[in-house]
Amino acid sequence: MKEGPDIAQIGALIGDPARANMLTALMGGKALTATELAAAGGITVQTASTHLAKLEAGNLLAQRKQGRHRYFTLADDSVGKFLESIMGFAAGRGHLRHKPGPKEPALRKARICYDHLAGDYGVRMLDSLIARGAIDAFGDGLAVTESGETALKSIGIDVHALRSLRRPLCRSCLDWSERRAHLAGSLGKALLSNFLDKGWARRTAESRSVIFSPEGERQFLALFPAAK
Amino acid sequence: MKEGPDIAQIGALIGDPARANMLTALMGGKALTATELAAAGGITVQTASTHLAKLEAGNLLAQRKQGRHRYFTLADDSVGKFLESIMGFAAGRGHLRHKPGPKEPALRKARICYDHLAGDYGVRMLDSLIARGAIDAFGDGLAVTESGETALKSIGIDVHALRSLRRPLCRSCLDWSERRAHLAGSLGKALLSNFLDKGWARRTAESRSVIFSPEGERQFLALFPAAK
DNA sequence: ACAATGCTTCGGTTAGGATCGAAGTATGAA
DNA sequence: TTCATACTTCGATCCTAACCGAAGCATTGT
Repeated sequence: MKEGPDIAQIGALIGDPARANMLTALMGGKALTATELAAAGGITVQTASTHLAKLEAGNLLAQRKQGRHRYFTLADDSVGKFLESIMGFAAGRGHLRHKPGPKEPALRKARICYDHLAGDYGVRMLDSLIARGAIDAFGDGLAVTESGETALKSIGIDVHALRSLRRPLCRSCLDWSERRAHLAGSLGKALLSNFLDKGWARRTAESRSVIFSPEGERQFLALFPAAK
Repeated sequence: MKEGPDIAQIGALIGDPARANMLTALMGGKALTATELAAAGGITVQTASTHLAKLEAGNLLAQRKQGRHRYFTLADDSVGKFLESIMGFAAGRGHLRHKPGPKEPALRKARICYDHLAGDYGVRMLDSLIARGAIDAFGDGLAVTESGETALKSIGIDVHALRSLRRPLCRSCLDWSERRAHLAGSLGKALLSNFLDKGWARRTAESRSVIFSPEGERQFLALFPAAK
């Protein structure tokens, strides 16, 4: 007893439905205002304000004042990764929502995991990159190979520039729907941005799901053929 | 909002201090009775009983009746791995216990993580096995090499027999104190048992920490030299 | 200066659930 | 059978924390 870190504190933070919904909303990667988060949690702004203060005190959230707005985001990508892993665990234990809504399939296919692509397509992308030798996987780490760097350059991603950032280039993130790893880190983020910029896909307003255009989907699947 | 698995449920399960303490106690790997768990949680047996029922309903615990005792364990090793990862996250966010007791250093050095070795020594062991080529690491997976199988045989571990179990042979588990991976899975379990059987180390009654004998420590360090 | 918007703080209510005493059930021992 | 132990269920209490209305700041716009 009374050993190690206090897991009850974060458990309690995540254990409240309103807070859990707000955190889930922030997994979409966009910075949201207190009012928007109140709506996401299904509560009034006053209540949301106290919740947000608690989450911030627990180092799960960061806020940025901008004019009279206050934008909240997850404190960093490790929070997103952590939440995703809880979702995976919860799904494996049968802790699902009462009714899997119509959006559920779309979420499983492709969604945003804080700032990178997750779901079936996210997993497929990483598998494909590894299969063609663009990414080397060893241990829990991932690394871009020389040939991978060239290949990524051709689709408009400057790996060299990404390397200079403080944030890790490649990181694996466990996918709750697929139960496999997908690509996080600054490269994961850059790839998603790339697809969005090209118009291959767009993020939806209310949900974390990512919608591919027919042409974008064709290009994506061609670029990342199924591994094996 | 209302997307994906329900993280609030498990958050709430772990968020209660009494339940968190009981779960932490079960990370020691031993099956404990309701009475013992009540003591670990600092509550009466009646209260513990209701908590245990909830944890079991949430698929976090499994119980086994034996005479008039009821032994509880974590539902499976993935629960242990999950709890360990929460501890790592909590530690990284500064959610520590009020006062790091005197047992803390011992815990960081070597402790039991459900059924395998964790802490500094656990991480060192895996690093060393990888460095000498006994274990291959790729992706998030680990695999024993042929030479590794032979080497393990020489210290009394039958990898072939372990393979036939349903449980994965090697698995990496993120260590909360070291923030690096250590070895879980049936091989991790077998290695720990091996050390205990040989008398190199012993588990303590009340804590998760593992105490090495002077001679056992010497042997262990020689067998797993620091990598790099 | 004044109004409007976004958010926080205060105060008081309410509900959920953690808690324990007491009683009830099951298993084993004498 | 009778008693003891291990645990669960019931009932009642109590306390925390979630919640919202109202008021208070802060920032922007007119």
